[in-house]
Amino acid sequence: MSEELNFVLKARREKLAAIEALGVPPYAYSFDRTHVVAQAPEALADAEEGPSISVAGRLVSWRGHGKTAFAHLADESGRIQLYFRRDVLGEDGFALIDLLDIGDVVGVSGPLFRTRTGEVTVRVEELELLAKSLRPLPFGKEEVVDGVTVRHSGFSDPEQRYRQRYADLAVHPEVRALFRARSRMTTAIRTFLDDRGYLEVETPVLQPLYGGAAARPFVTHHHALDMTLYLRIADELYLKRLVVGGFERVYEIGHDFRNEGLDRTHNPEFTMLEFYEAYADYTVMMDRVESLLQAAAQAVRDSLGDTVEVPVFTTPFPRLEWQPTLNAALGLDVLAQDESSLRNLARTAGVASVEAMSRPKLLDELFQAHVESTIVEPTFVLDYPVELSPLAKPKRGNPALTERFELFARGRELANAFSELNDPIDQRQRFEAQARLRAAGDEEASGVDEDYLRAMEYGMPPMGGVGIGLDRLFMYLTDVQNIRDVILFPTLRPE
RNA sequence: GCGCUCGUAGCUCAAUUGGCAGAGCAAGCGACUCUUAAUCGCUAGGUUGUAGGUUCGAUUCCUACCGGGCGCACCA
Repeated sequence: MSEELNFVLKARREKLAAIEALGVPPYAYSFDRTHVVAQAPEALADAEEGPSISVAGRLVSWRGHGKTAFAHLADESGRIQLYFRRDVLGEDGFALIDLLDIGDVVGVSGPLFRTRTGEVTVRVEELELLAKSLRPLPFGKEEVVDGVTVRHSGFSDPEQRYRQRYADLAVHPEVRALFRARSRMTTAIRTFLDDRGYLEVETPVLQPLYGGAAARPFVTHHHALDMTLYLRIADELYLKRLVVGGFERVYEIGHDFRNEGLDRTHNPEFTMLEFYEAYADYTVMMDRVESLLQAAAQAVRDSLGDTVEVPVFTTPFPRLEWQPTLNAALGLDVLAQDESSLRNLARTAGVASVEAMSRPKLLDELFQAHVESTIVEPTFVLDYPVELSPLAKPKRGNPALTERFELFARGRELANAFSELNDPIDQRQRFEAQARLRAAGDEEASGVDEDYLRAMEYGMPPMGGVGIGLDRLFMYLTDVQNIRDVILFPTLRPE
């Protein structure tokens, strides 16, 4: 597959040389468009022959007929047919036609008309080459059968589609539509929060200590400071510092990084939304989550039309309490069990490698096995054990639990939230418990963040906080099974 | 990290038990002034992922490695 010898690439370079020999620059600086192609039918309206328009885009199909040729030109808005005639373009103009390829970016000008079959078409009077394509894009051929576009051959190798997302996007309008919908979802979430007085902020990606979640971090090094820095695994602790500083409602949308395995629901970097609201507790945040998800779903629905069935969120979501639900599933009092009993229960539930697990981990595994995996409709799970939630406030009336909820749907977590712990004495004890787990070998447990404790000691307002993984939310809304299909450039091994 | 599986032309795919590596599209040349998976004729296009091994002979069987997919583990 030596590219020097590849005859297809060679042919294109020879055409490039021929184009230059004609005195035509193969790579332009700009082109003035009067329309995008989707506006053409409106511009022509019912007329026999419409106004002259200028459009630009990529040639996506070609049908030569000797002294004429038909082609399709695609821009972001859609595609339109072009009609080239030698008697219109002249000998010189038509000479350039022979040197065009599918994939070339061109600008054309000419009047609109309707062909015998009724298709709105540009009769090209002027042609400008904007970028010569030297490498064939893997366009399939399309035909319309009973109004449905059927694509033949094309570009289907998933590896190459991920590696060369630019090519995947270039030949698959539906992939562009999916990522456009994702962007609309993000915009809708920003609007939702902005409308409620939230301030969008940016906090450090490079952190001297990592915290706010349990995960293995990526480790890097700053040369000038000669210090270890970690890529953040969560935004949480910095956002809550900002609430101490007086920003009462803040949010951040950005990438978190977790140095774990890759699979269809995990990419090493992923998009996290976190938002914090002073003077709210977790019951308020449940309302926020319900409304925010409805807004996100509506944005996706509006963007994709009826090509995808976006779930309708019926609120309020059902609530399940962690402890009674798990107790009922097991027929005993979970939190009263000692560690070896929990280990046995986990083993019985089919949980692997239970021997090395800490008590919090065992509790979480049991809940996952018996409850989480069975949840289909969006459901809030409330009031997790304190061991599982080192940053959440104790539950009023039951300090063994915390005021925390997670939202599950189709067996997956969509949101995680709590009434945030704002007692610096309690927080220090929780950090120290984490540090002990860490010393005992739990790589994911956090350490003591003294700066965060200092901030809390100045007085942290009570607040509710929520984290939502936007990749997974979008997967849920569009029923996509692989996270790589919702990330433009997913992490892959090098070629 | 483990298991299964896949890797053949630019793209999508064939190749019987281990027996001459093929097709469609794309490409090149030629014909064609309303085609639309345009059509017709001709031509070219390959280190079968990489490196070894078994064999008279390997796309096919074996080993290792590289990359992907699926599953498991991991991911509070």
